[in-house]
Amino acid sequence: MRGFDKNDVPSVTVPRLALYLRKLRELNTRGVSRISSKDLAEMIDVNAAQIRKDLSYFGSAGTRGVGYEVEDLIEKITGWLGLDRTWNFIIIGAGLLGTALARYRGFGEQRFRLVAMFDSSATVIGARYGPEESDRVRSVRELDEFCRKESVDIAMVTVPAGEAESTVQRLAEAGVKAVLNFAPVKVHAPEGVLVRQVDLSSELMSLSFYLDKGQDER
Amino acid sequence: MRGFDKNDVPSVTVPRLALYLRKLRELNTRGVSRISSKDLAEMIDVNAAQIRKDLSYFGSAGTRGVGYEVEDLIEKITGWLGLDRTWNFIIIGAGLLGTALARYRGFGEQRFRLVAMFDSSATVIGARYGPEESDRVRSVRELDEFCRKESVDIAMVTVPAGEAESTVQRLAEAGVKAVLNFAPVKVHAPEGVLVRQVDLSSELMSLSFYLDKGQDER
DNA sequence: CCCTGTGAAAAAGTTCACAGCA
DNA sequence: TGCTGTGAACTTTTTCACAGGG
Repeated sequence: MRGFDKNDVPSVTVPRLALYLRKLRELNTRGVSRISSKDLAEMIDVNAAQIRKDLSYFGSAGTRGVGYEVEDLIEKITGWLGLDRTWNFIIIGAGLLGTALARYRGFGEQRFRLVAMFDSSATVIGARYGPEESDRVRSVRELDEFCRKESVDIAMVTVPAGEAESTVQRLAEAGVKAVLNFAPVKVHAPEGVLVRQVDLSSELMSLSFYLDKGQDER
Repeated sequence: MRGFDKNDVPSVTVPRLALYLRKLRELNTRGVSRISSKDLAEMIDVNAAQIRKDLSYFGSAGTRGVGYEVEDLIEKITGWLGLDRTWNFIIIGAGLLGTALARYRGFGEQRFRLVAMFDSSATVIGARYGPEESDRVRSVRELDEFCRKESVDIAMVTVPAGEAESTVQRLAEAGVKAVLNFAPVKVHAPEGVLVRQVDLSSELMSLSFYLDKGQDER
């Protein structure tokens, strides 16, 4: 029993909680122990009522007349987002992007742990991607077996566009419940699998639209 | 004079146009010359009325009773998004992610052209990042001068979190009008500069929320 | 008096449903 | 008849504004 129902939380609130959490952690390391919604709002360029409303979906988190205790709020949001445990992830596709992600320090801090990396190409299978001797790229053929043995929560997909759909299908069959897709195609999410898109070319096209718009207005 | 005003286009429509464009290009290479909003909608998992409404902000694009001509619509959306020209971009931060982006083939197809790469660390300045002999990482000290000589439209920022804010500030002073920020901090957008966030850890935290939610429901 | 928590209003975005043209 | 283009209804999200506790 908790004071809230996750289904009542608007989908737009979730990424904002991540944003608040990051700023709160920064404030905490800077020694700030208390903050008002107004001050936090100014720092991250959102509306103060937005912050208060977002937090209110989870129940009361602050003190009237005072504000929010930074450490306490960090702990609360961490719990709400399910970040008080470790999530295991794998990377499918050991190209440049996949390798860059594999070496990215910073997932660890957030308790996201890379447990394996897969590729279909013989030229990269066996290649070392991390500090441990055992951090070697595996064949995608081992995917099913690996997922059956080890608990895999999330998969990052960095395969070429043409292989993304079948890769996600395969991951779904192996029981992976969440996918972060970096391939420049919108993949169909299989039943019960959460798919999020990280879409570079789409971002660039948006920038292009607004840049072009700016030129019109001159 | 054009049949529409870009300010009337909802901000959510723009990334969807990019999505439509991608699927239309795929259909085109597959030889499909005509498509209805209904069929396109099914393929990319959105509502058909959504597509028609999105397109309607730019005026009429199809034929009643028939549908949309694929090639014609590709050309139209390309123009609306400002993709009928080449956009020059630079990358600031020659770490793993920056280098992966620099080598990514696929920007060229979209007429985005990498014209320089910068870093502040002596250990990477001068390193080759592309096929040309002249594709070498420059010192950030050269940034201003470079931007004055060459036209730079977009900057991708792949520096550490702590340097992102000052980097964007510096880019703004150098006259860069659009920034794609990969650093895990929300940077304040200087007046007249368009900043878009590509935020991995935020995406992961969102996945965490929904994964955790799924567990509750069992 | 200050700042949270929250109903209520406003704005933005999505979907429906149908008129109207090919 | 078939499918677009679009007002209108509906849903979601944001912002306002203020009651109420510290």
